[in-house]
Amino acid sequence: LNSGRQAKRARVENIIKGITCTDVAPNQHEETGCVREGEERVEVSALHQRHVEASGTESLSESHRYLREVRTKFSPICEDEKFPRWSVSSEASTDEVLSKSCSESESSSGKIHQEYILKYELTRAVSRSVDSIFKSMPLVQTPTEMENSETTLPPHLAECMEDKLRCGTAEVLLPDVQTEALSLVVQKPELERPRNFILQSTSAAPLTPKSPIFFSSEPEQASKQDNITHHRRHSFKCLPGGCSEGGEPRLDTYWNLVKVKSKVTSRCVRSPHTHTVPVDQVILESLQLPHVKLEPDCFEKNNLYMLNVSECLTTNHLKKAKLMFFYTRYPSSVVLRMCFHDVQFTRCITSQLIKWFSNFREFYYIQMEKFARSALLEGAPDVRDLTVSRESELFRSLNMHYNKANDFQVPDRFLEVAEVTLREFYIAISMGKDRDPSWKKTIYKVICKLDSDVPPEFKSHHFG
DNA sequence: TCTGGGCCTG
DNA sequence: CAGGCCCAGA
Repeated sequence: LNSGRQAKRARVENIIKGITCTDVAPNQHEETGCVREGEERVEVSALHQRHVEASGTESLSESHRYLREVRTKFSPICEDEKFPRWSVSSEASTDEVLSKSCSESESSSGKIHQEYILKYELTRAVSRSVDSIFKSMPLVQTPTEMENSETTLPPHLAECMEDKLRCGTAEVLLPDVQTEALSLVVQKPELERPRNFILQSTSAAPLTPKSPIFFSSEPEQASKQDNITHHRRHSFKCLPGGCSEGGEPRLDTYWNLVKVKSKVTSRCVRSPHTHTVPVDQVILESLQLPHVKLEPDCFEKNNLYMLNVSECLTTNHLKKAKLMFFYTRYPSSVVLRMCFHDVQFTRCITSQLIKWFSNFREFYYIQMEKFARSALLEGAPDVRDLTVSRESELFRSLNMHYNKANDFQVPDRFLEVAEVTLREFYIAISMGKDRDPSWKKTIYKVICKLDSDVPPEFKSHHFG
């Protein structure tokens, strides 16, 4: 399990740092021996180059000396044996590093030290970022373990990331993220979800129920959402015209919002399905990511969570709406507000609910027309022979759609309305009214008058 | 112009 | 179930 965690952690680190660093083998940093020799040569060479620029000294041994010097000065706060250069205790502040490394340094080597400082900060920021992700996944790694975890960033990756940051190029893929278009129905977020700082992501992207970042308040529903996949893609876009490396195809080239794309984004600018990805602000600031937008109304959202008011509709809401359909096919906005009092009503939420009922009606009328036509084809002698009972196939079809779990006692009134609807369709079709493109509208007018009051249980705060 | 509803499509 | 489009009514 530990090796799995480490591998996963490493993967996430790689992902955050930009997996497109093509010159680095995925597991290279774990094979420290031979790799580090090569790295050292490269690094010494690079340092030498910089040292030459900084001091005008041509001596390669001078660069070696500087490298040793820098490492020595870093050693008190570098604990990891694998990557002593970059493994820095998270408790060590930047100031400490600066004071330990730079205070005694000569001006000629100051630039080199500064680069180490930069890398150190970069490393720590990435590590915190990874930590914040792993801390939110107790199934993967416990908080206690995370507290003891240290910053471990292979230097080649640090450089890779540094380069990316410098030129503003990075593409970040988070594991287990959704890649598909998503349903508007999301798993209800956990109350403790809000963290100190959040990144806005503009979509509905329910995480896997296993993830504690968001989880279903109704576990039995979580697995039923067919269109909720366990993969999601977070893309850090890049600025056009930004650098590209290795001829690798790049998107745009600037660090952008962490986006979890969903269809809804095109419809709702301020989507109620907006998901928030918890990331420490420290990371964002230290990485100095352009276009990283901090949620401005996170406190307001906190209050919503405290009040147990959801910003988005959940699978439970959908289930409830379907049961409501047994009573009302055309619910008014007042009824909707009463029945979904635990939802913060926005235009988007309202239209989504309306859309739900529109879809419910669509299915309902399609079934009615289908069964009416088949009854006609079977030569039903009299419209009065057309009945809808709990045993009838039509009812089973409807019940399967609106009450799949079959744990709700469908009111008799619904059977009556269904029967009326079926007969209306039967009559209209038998009279050839279906030649008129808008022949169904007459039926709709009849059916909308047959709505019943929704029982008070649906308006109760304890539904579900 | 906005909103709700229906139809079609994926 | 959701998005796009169209239409009617307020």
